[in-house]
Amino acid sequence: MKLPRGFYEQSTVEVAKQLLGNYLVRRHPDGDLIGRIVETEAYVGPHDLACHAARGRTKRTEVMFGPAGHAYVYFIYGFYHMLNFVTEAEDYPAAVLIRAVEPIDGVAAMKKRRRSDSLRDLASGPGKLCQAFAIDRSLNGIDLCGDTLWVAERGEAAPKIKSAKRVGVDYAGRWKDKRYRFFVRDSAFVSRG
DNA sequence: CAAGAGATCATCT
DNA sequence: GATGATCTCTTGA
Repeated sequence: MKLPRGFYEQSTVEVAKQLLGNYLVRRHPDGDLIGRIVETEAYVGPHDLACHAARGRTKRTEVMFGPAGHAYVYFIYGFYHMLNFVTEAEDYPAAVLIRAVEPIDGVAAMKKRRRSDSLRDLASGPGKLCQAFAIDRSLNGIDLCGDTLWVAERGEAAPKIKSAKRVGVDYAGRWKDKRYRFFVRDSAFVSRG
């Protein structure tokens, strides 16, 4: 049911693709929140100029250098949090950004946090998703094999997926055009096309 | 609809 | 002191 650590130890691109269609589960005092993962991006290691770890091991990127299967949560633009899953071997800094989910359970609480009634607007973007799921830096470094935040394995077959360039990484030189963004082909809940 | 600006702060130079 | 793995609102057609 719960994806094991071994899942996250695979190559980052594999993890990013295979996460699609699985269920993000957040245990929260006000009720469990569940969403079907429909969009991800891979940040593949120290050479990837779009990856924060390309600038070395710092306080912020420390978690990415740790073992796979932990959450990397950071704060950006003064407003938003981003949720990532650490992948691959220890000391190899890579992660998958969770960009969008389809709300499945705990929808009322998500609407309240997002101050929106539109189902499609609750978690169709990395910042929105963190707001809807009450994810902030207090979850940075948390073990995805624990009982606060984890991914439940889908029961059905893998969805059809498409790839595209990553968003918001124009500064990343030749890495900016890599097709490291993956999303469920027919989902209405992705952040863009 | 598309494009642009503004919001606001942790992190690194 | 600059900037960013974003979102929302406003503007102008």
